[in-house]
Amino acid sequence: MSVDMRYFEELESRIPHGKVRTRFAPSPTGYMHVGNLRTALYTWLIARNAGGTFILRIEDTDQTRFVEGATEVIYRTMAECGLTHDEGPDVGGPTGPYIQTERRGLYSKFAELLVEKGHAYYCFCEKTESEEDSGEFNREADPCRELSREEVEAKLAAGLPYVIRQKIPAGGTTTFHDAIFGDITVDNDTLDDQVLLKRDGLPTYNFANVVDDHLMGITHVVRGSEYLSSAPKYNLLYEAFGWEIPTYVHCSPVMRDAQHKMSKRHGDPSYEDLKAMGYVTPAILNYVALLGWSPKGEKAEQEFFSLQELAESFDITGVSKSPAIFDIEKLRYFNASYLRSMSAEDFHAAALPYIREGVKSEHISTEAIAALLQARCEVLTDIPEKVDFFDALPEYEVECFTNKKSKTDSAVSLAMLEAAIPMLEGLADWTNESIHDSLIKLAESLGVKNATLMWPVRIAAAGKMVTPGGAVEICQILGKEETLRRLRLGMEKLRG
RNA sequence: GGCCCAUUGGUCAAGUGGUUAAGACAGCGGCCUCUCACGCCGUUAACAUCGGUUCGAAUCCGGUAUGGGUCACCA
Repeated sequence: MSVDMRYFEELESRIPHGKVRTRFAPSPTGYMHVGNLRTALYTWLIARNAGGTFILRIEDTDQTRFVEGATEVIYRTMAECGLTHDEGPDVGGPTGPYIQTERRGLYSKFAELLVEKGHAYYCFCEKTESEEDSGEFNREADPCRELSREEVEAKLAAGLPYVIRQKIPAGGTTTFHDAIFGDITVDNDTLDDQVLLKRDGLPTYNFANVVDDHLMGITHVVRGSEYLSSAPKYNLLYEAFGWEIPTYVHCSPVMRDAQHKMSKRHGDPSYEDLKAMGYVTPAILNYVALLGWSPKGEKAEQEFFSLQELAESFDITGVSKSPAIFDIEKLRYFNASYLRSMSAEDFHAAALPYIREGVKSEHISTEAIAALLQARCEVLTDIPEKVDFFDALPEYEVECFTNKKSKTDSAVSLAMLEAAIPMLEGLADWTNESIHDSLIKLAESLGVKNATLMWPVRIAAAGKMVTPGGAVEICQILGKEETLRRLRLGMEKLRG
């Protein structure tokens, strides 16, 4: 039970000082929900804003919850989002290893050190399966708290299973400071002697966190506000070790509605789900950043931020205390804006797979279709159903030709097509410009408004009431031959 | 239930004792227009509640209500 101080001194000597160091420490449960992503983002931003170091640590001390491939999801998401880490399991670093199960030997040593210092004790009590939320909480003195050193030695020698518990001081209060919530004070009597080292020899989350955060030199501990109530116990632990207390940054949750957090269980979308739903990474990050944070000062009005701009503008004081409800409508708005602000080339590249879902034919220009789409889709997944008519003329009713605002009905539409077809047949040039000019000219010579001519042409060419782009663009993309074929079909339909 | 936290329009939010209480999304109306969009213009809508402090309170204090978190050998 004696401890070798050199072991601790060696670990202490590896801790970097002087720079901001933050860490994102997910447990590998196989899924990055929006709240997680936001926490990761804020943590990264705090480090980058200060020119500090960002660390990725995997907290896998719960062996019962380990999910195969979960860490890969984390790596992939972080990389896709551009939340690069300076230290982590895959890149190494001075304070590794960065996976908690690979550090397992370490925690028991620190727990024993704490026992030596009188701030923790061995507990041999039976596992209190489910102590029931019996309504009232009373910290009853654990009998093991008072065990003599000899009794403990004897039980250990007998091979009895044990846990190590934190010895919370009786009476008094503990105050901790949070960068977002300010000072919070609680009575020590409301704190329980939490388990630090589990029966399986692995640390609890709370203990591993304190030890690792210290050993990794973490200056800002960013996490969800659900940990707010265990923060006093953290402070007591830091004090018991004689370690410097980091800055706590507790973030309020991202909610699905007023009373529920976003959660996988309720089918709320994860980062990957959002991607699959046609949302684009910069839009997701931008929106998520603003959920719970708002820029101050000159930037107060700005709402579009690149990751780089966020890193420059981010400030903890702009983080909100209250929970924020995730509004997919606003995300759609951001997404639509990002899609529109892309270059034509980038948008085409992003949209191509979705265009191909609706349009198989090789001879149709996906670039031209993308150009029509760019201002007309909010999410990429909108695309296939918008463009499938290019591939094959859908079945449609003659009634489609009737439109009050365009002043068309069956008779008028027939007349329009009868005039348009020969004119288009004679058109040498098949460009937007030539088609447009000649149709406008035709409308003029027929003495009708543009819409009266354009409407039937578009309906016959597309076979649907609502289309991306107008008659001109559609005809151009379809090509002369296919356009004329469709217009003749429309004419026949109108002749009944 | 104890303890902790939160509360500005439907949503995200600015605001830090004196403002006509910003802005954005959504909604609604309009303009533009070869459909739908884009774009542009306009518009509806909020300080949970009660009581203090103050010349003055969205801003400070207290009670109430509502909501959330926590009280695991889960994180």
